Amino acid sequence: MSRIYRDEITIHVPLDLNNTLNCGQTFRWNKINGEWHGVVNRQPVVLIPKDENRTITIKSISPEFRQQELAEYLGLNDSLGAIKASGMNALKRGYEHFVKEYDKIVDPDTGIRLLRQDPWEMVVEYLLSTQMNITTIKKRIESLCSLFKDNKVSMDYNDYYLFPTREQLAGIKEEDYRKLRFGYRSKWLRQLVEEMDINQLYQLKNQKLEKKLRFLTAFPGIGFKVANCVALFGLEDFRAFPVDVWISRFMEEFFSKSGNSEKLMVEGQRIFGDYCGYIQEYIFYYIRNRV
DNA sequence: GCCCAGGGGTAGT
DNA sequence: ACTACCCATGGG
Repeated sequence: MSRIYRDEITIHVPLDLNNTLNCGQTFRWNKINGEWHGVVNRQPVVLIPKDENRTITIKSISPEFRQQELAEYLGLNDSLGAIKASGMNALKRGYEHFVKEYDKIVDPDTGIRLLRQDPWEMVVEYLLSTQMNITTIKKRIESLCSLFKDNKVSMDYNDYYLFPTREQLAGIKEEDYRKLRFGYRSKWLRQLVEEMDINQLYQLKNQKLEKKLRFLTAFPGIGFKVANCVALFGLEDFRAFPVDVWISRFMEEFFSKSGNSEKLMVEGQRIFGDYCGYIQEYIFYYIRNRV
């Protein structure tokens, strides 16, 4: 059993761990007795919020894992006020009818932030996410991670699995994925693992969104929606605008826009501007949680 | 049993 | 470019 290091971070900006870790951008965080268990940058981490998220105690097994790394992961340096204002400015050029709803939906006090997650993990997870509900996605991903016992790291009597690398997944057959109940996604994942150049994937961060999408959609199983999720959640591209069934309904209901996910992505960019991806996450949260 | 899910591929217009 | 249909599987 390794030694456990503790650190504490005081949060001076809006942040809600429940909303951030439970809004569909990440699948591997678990809340146990009010404490969030997860893996950040290949290190098991427990986050214990106090005083309504104003203070977070960080438990880790690495002496190096400290406030700054967590702040980076949680996007604490993102100015939610500036992001909201950016969207509002874009909105006022032709979509005045939505200003009131926008002001309510894109509320910094909701405390949702976009996480800085690993691109490879995002590619695999969102490829698997197609046509599954979030509850099922989490179970499938957990079963995949649990295949690799070497990736198990224990901390304080809990087990955490590091996400499998491409090399590790190279040993898995399509048939094995089917045994994990991945269904028709099994073939896609098998082919992705064989063909994707990880170095190229990581180099996408500095490229334009169009180039990211072109690279990603070249792989079977990665269409426009999945590619946008990877760009937004794994490549820090806030102009990405994933359109799933929920966002599609939203665009129809509030803007009378319909079409495939590529067309609606372009509409989303036009309506909400340079931070449309960030704003999309607030919309996603709102649409799924309204009564 | 039924409809739906953070969709994508494909064949036919 | 648009549509219709299929795909595996489990949640609610």
